[in-house]
Amino acid sequence: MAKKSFSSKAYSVLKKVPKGKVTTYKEIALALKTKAYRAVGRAMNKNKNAPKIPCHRVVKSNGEVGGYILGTKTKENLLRKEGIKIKNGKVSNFKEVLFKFNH
DNA sequence: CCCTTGACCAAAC
DNA sequence: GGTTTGGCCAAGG
Repeated sequence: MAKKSFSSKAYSVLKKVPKGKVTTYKEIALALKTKAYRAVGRAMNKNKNAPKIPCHRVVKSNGEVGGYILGTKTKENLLRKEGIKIKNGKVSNFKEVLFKFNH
């Protein structure tokens, strides 16, 4: 499958994140060898591939849940079901569930 | 091609 | 520790 655009690459990397783990927009950008933190999030919002891509496993670098096309509330709910603790809109065990790629 | 916007980030105040 | 500022990259108008 040939990659088409930046967004497609971002999705591919995101799909590598195992269940019960989360990653950050920054980690994805770094995995793509770029610093387009913003472009990663923008791709999600524009393409709204929520049912196709586990974009609910992507949080901000400071541990906040961030945003979600279907609503942050939905995002938190999904994360909790995967064993991730959410507290006051932030991931409690952020570092413990944070998945890093092979940079 | 120029300008704006965005589910961001890190440093500075 | 919350807010402001500048920077970063990509896509749309």
